[in-house]
This record gives sequence, structure tokens and C-alpha cells, in this order.
Amino acid sequence: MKCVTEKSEDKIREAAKRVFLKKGFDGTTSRDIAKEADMNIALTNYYFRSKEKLFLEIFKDVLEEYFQNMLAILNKDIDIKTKISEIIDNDFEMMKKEPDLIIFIMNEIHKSPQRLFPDMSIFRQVRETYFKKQLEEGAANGTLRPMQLENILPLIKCGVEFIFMGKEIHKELFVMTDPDFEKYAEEQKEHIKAMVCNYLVIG
Amino acid sequence: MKCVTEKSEDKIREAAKRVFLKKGFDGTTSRDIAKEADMNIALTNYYFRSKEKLFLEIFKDVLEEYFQNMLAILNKDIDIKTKISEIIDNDFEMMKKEPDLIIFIMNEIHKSPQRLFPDMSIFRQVRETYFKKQLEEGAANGTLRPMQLENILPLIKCGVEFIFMGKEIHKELFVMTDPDFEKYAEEQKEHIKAMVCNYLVIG
DNA sequence: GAAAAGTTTAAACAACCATTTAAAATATAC
DNA sequence: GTATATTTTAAATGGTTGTTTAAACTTTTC
Repeated sequence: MKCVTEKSEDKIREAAKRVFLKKGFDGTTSRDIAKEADMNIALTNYYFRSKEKLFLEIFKDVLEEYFQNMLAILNKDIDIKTKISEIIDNDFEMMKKEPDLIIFIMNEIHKSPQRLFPDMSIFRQVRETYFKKQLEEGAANGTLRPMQLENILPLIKCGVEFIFMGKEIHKELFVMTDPDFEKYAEEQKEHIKAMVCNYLVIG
Repeated sequence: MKCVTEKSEDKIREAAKRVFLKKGFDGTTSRDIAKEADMNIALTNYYFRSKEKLFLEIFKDVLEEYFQNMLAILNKDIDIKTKISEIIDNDFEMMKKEPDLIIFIMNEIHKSPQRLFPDMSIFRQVRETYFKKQLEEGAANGTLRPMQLENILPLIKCGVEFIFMGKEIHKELFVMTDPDFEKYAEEQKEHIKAMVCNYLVIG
């Protein structure tokens, strides 16, 4: 019983994640999800009470997926240049693995922020990491440019995430094929690492 | 005759732009547009043959709006630091004036790129500017780090555009009110100018 | 000022939407 | 092995979608 139940529920959850990520909430129909899961349409509402409830559950997972690895890296006991490099590498791999993730998160939150922020304890966790302490210490002893977390973190993340969000427009604008883009993205990743570290780390 | 015609057509066009920018193509209904324009619903199809055609027309305008000012600045005969500063300032003002523009463009292109790139001559214009020549000359005479347009341009644009695309998530993540965010965005803008110029300009 | 052309309207269209129903099929319990 | 609970199904619900219709209204033409 339980085994079979979980199977169907998870099949729908996984199918829904795939479809929502690709088409967004507005672009996805319950029939799309049922078809992707290869199940009867009534089951999406049998296991999750509505399209909205199913979406909220998946969105929470996706947002945690987005922050989880970065959070672990921010708390590692390694020097700040290595840390920034690891964050950027991690972001890069995430974008390659889930190309729809970042634009999905950004767009859904942009369209209805109030509905998507429940008890997001993960936000507090991002605010309070060892990385923050490193920033403060570095600023105090003159090895780092004095910067707040909220200023440096977006500078670290925006480079990689921006070019993946705009992958298609960048391909069109700069006349690139998919393999071209892959090479380009790798180049860009290294530029960002160097640029951010040069700016933050003094000397 | 012509005057009245243009009035209704333009009323619909402007209403459609507002609604599409806010809700995206999938989230917008023909009735939303008619209501925003305060006109009968049949008129949207009388003037523009379908929701799709109306959308494509507006999307083209929006994409040109996005590139137009930047293109003019890229071709100005000013030194490269000033030019980068002006591009960033222009981006910043555009994001403040049209907060939905950048996420709208990114999301719509991401969802269906093939449908949205007609005869985009503006792309070629962006590729061939005086800025490109400045980059080449600077690299040749050792005043600039050797970089291609496709590498430096996203670095210039991503900082400002990323924080505006993710305005709501940044507000939530870093516990900011709207006035907080405005101040924060100004700070960030100056960081980006300094960081990019430091990286590109040698010495 | 009558005929023609252009514009606006309310109503209707079939297709599709999220969700519900109630019966059928399956698994579990005793 | 029958009774009970759970899962799956096809069909229907009422509402919304993009689009069309045909009649009413307004403007232009001569």
C-alpha cells in the first residue's frame, strides 16, 4: 500500500517539477502534468489537492535546491578566494544540470512574491554563515575591501546566472551554436572569478 | 478616420504592453488586455489578428527599447571608463522606469526563442559598434585587458539587471524594504562600475 | 444626404481549463 | 474469502479561453 502510494505520488511530483520548470505555472496545465507522468488526470488532485498546492510544494523544493549547496560552501573553513571560486563552480554546474531553474525561480517570484515566501528559514541561514564572519574579519584587518554580504554575494552569482538565464539571447546576439556557448560560458566563469576576487581581495 | 483609428489601435497596443510585461504571454488573456484598454474584447482581434500577433509586435518593440540606448552609448566617442559608467547608469534608469522589462524579455525568450527572433537587425548593430574598436585598440596598445565584446558586455550588464530581476528575492533574502532596496541598488551600481573598470582597464 | 467604408458592440462559438464525481479496480485486514 | 480501505478510471462539472459573428453605430465619400 504505502509503497504503491508513494510511487504514484512521486511520479506526479517529478513530472510536475519537469513541466513547471519548463513552462512555468501559467504555461502548465494539469493535463500536461498528468500526461508527463503518464497517469490519469484526476490523480494530480487526488494526491495534491490542487494545481496550486502541487506547485507550491515543488517551488519550495526548487528554492532549497537553489540555495542548499551554496550554503554549505559559504560555511566551509577555506580561504575566501577558494570559497568564491567554489561558489561560482557550483553555480555553473547547477545551471548546466538544470538550465530552467534560475529563470523559473526569478520569474515566478517576480510575478507573485507574496505567495511564494512561506517559512523560508533557508533565507536566515544564508544571512548567517561563516563567510559573513570572514568578510568582517578581512575588512577589519585590511585584507579585504569592506563590503556587506548583500553587496558581494550578488556580484559573485550574477555573472554565471545571467548568461545562463539569457542563454538563447546571448547565442543569437553573439552568433553562437550550443558548443560555442559551452566554451564561452567556461571563459566567462573564469573572468568572473578573477574579476570578483581582484575587486574584493586587496593586494 | 485615421486619427480615431490610430487612437483605438494605440490604446490597445499600450494596454497590451502593460499587461504582457506584468503577466507574461501565458498569464495574459485577451480579456485582460481589453479591460486594461477599456475597450470591447473583439477589438483586439479586429486591429491585431490574434493575441499571438499582438504579442509579437509588442515584443519586438520591447526588445528594441532594451537595446536602443545602449547601442547609442556604445557608439559614442568617449573614453572607455566613461562609456561603461554611462551604460550602467542607462541600464539602471531603464530598470527603474520599467521594472518588468528585463525579466519579461529573458523569460519569454527562454520559453520560446525560435518564435521571437525575426529579422533582428539590432543584434548585428550591437555586434558592430565603436566600442568594439576601442576594445581592440586598447588590447593592442596594452591599456586594456584583451577581451572580446561578448565577454565584457555581459559583465557590464549583469550586475544591475540581475538585482532588478531578482528584486523581490533580494528584498526577502536580505530583509529590505522598498526604500532599502533603492539605496542598496545605488550602492551596487557603483560597485559594479568600479569592479568592471578595475578588471578591464590596466593600471 | 444617401451610399459605402470603417468601427464598435453584445452575443455566441468550440475548445480547453481545473476540479469533482461516482463507479470500477486493486490492495489490505481480519 | 469476505469485508474494508485505498487507488485508479472515465465522464462530467461549470467556468474561462481565443476567436468569430452579425448587427448597430459612426465616419467618410461623392
